[in-house]
Amino acid sequence: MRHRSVTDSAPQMTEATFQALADPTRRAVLDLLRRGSQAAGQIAIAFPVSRPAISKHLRLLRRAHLVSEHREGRHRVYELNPEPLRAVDSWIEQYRIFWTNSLNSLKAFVEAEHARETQLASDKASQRKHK
Amino acid sequence: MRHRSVTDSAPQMTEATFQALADPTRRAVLDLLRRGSQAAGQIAIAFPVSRPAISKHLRLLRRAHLVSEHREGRHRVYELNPEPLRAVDSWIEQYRIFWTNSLNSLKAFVEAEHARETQLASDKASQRKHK
DNA sequence: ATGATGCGTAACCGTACAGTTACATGAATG
DNA sequence: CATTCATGTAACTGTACGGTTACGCATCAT
Repeated sequence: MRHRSVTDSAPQMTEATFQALADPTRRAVLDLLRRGSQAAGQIAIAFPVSRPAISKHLRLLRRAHLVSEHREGRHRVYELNPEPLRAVDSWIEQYRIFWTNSLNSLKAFVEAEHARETQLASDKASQRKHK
Repeated sequence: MRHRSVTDSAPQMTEATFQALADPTRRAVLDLLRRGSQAAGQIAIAFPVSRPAISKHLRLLRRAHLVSEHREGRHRVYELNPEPLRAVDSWIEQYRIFWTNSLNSLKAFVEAEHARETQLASDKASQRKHK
């Protein structure tokens, strides 16, 4: 069912991606890198936290393969790698239909469809109402 | 610039959303709820962890407004609320262009465009190459 | 060589999470 | 009313962050 791209080899990778995106500073770093590659120090001065803090964020982003790093003299230039974000995009893709349609109407439909097979106690609970 | 929906009042909300999505179990709960609303116990038996663990996950999902809960007899029925995911979608929207185009070519373009104003040390670093 | 620059890492601290077991509470049921 | 069922919460534990300061180590400049 699931179509898997070449670079998205392991679902474990997706794990690291979502986790890396959990921090607002790291998302901001990615947003910054969208404008172009930057050296670590340059990235750090754009944030109110200390430089080692950014260094650790970059380590996590590296671990998630969301950035790549290459040395240039004594600089470490970081480059955005948007590839892992495809997995996030395809995950959220399955939810996009919920707000592109009339929002709750579709969900109500699916809910009613699966109601008789998955639910078992809720109908009994509704019976007790007209005691 | 940014268009803000009614329910996405604060950018702080987006914070909670991304953080809630960081855990694979919570994402799986949402995936499950996509098939229809479920009681807490029913959700719990679908996972290898204990029921209180799921209860805490549900609390986080509630805090992020990704699910809504209503009592039905002695059951707590949880319902998916995809609304906060719109913020995630619009965030990743800005990255979608990176893989819809010829991947790195666009990024190289943007990088070159902003190079002269944002960069300051890298050109000096490249100058030292042809000493 | 000496020193300044750029950057990562170690050590440390506080907090939040993910999991557990044990307990409390409210609703259905006999 | 006692009991079972459904669920949340408290208490506790281990681990991983996110932040700091101090340090180590290359690399460039003099």
